[in-house]
Amino acid sequence: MEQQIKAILLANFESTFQCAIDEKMIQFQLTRKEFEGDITLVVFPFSKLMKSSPIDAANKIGELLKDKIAEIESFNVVQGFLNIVIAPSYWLKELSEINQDERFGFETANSKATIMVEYSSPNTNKPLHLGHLRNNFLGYAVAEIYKANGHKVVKTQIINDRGIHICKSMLAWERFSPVNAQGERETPTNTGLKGDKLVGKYYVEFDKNLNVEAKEVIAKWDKQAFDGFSENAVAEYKKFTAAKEDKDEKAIATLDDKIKELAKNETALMKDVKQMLVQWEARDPQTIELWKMMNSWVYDGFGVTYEKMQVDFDTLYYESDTYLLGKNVVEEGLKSGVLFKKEDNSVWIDLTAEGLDEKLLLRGDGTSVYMTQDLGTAIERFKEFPDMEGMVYTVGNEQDYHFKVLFLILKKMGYSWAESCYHLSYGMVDLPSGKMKSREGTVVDADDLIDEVVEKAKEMTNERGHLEGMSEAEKESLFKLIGLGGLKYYLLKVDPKKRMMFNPEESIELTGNTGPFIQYAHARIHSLVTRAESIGSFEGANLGAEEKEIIKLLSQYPAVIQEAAKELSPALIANFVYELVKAFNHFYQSVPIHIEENLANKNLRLIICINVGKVINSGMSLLGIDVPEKM
RNA sequence: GGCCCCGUAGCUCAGCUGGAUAGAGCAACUGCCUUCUAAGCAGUAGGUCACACGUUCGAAUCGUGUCGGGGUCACCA
Repeated sequence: MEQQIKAILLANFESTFQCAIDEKMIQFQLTRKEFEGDITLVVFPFSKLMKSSPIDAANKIGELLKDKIAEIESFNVVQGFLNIVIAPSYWLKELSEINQDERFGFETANSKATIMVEYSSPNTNKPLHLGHLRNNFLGYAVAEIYKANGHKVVKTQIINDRGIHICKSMLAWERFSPVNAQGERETPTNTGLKGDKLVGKYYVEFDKNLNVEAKEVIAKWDKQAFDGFSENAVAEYKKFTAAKEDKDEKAIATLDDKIKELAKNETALMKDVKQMLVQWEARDPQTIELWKMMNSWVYDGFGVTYEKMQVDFDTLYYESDTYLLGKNVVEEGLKSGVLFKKEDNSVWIDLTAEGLDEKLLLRGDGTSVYMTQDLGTAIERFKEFPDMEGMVYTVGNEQDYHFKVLFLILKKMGYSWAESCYHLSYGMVDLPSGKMKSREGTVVDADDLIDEVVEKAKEMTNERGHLEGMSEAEKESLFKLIGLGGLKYYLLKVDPKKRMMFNPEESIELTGNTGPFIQYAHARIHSLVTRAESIGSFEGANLGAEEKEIIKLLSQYPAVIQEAAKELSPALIANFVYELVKAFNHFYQSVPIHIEENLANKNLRLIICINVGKVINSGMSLLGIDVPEKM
């Protein structure tokens, strides 16, 4: 309808009012509830042009539109706002179109280019936590939203499975794991621990021991015992110690931290880990075997968590395969002159013209950095999927700068697709107690949280649910659906870009703006609709204010899906579904449905129910949330 | 310090391509289940949209500055 009005205005304005208008001047909004009308045209921009008062201009434009568009029943003018009343027949037609469209709001599947969505991308020595939940739910939802917009989607993650930090847990396990009666060190099998948790435990163990050793090193240094330490470290230590003179407490603490870092690097443990990394890079069979074994434990553990989270991936990348990629890209860049070399042979790109700084792409010794690998991986992926049009990286906003630089480099190197690479940058999840910090043990574990939320859903559902006739298995899956749905909704309803507060109590609430609130509405609708024996035509039905309100909302759904893809924001879907449910609950409470005597009216209401249910189901599925038929 | 993000009700968040009297939920208080699922609905109360200036017929929304919070500025990933 808005498109139609716009077209009419553009086509007729000049001939009618003798002045030209710009498309941007045509602004619509939904008519506010207190006025009569459906859509409102803002006439201030025109009144100036037409050299008449806003009210006068609005009346003239209103006449023009009413004359040209049959569905416009009437209009009224309040200040500079032209409120347009659209005929009931238009809304009823709108509803029957929605009703006939099984995939209402969705573009034809696979009608658009492939988009790759990367999310999760965990580090293999830390179990997944609350931050990963936001990441995974966001990434999964954005992938679904792209699909709804007609794109083919490849969901992927890159697993950070190599580097010194991985060797830490390997070494710690070899060195510190107790040995049982059978002569075995701890394994997921003999301890019953989830693999990722076991490996995570040894990563922590490494850190503990490293700290102990580092303290010993510092104690030696403080006694001026410098034998066996690298000259560099000793010199730095002396420099930092000297710098502590006359400094305030804070500055001293900073210096002490630096000394600690130095000392860590001088411990035997650190040297052994570095040695292990060298062995890994040399493909030493024993090291590789250990690495593979421990990684497989982690993947098993992660697999369980992903299953619980109900997220999945179409393809996986491992850093151990990709970390050497990008070096040849650097070569090309050097040839084309985009990159340059410094005296020490290191390779850089100069981004100062873009307001950024110089960025290193290859170390002097020829080894690559993170950026090198990311460049290589991106290019590789576009080769692998030739019909791919863009990529979305779901990564926390602390890496905003990194991605800005990455996309810029790709662009400078002439990859046109760099324009359609996006960083789905999301804010940190805070706890009421403040930031999550692994060192302070305030990290919320993903498995524990999901279990907790499902347990709570079970309690609440047993208390107030409608579970008659459900088997135990059906009940269990309902508890999961409600618990997980609540958690996902809680994390997705907030604008991804923003840092958010995670309140454990609120996350399992079921009243107000929550997942279960929406799920409940769906269950109600289902029971209502299944009760109807047959639903016929609503020809001749009376369109009341409640009915119209809902049809209007429903008709916005396609635009919301498009907007959500454009903004990379599942929150838009969540908020839309919430608005729809609120409007529906009002409708449900104020209008009789089965008791309605007029058959056409009853049918109209039932068909509205069916389509609200359909859109709830559809919208929630875009968020990765299931809705129940009973609860 | 440079750059980036954020600041809306007691709390958690919408609204931000400028538009009418700034909206929800939670928490508090009042009502509504012998008609369809009360995990619901209706209502009361709660605001200097951090602050200042500017642009505009019109600013929570755009610009500049100030204050406050966070992030980032590694030959780490």
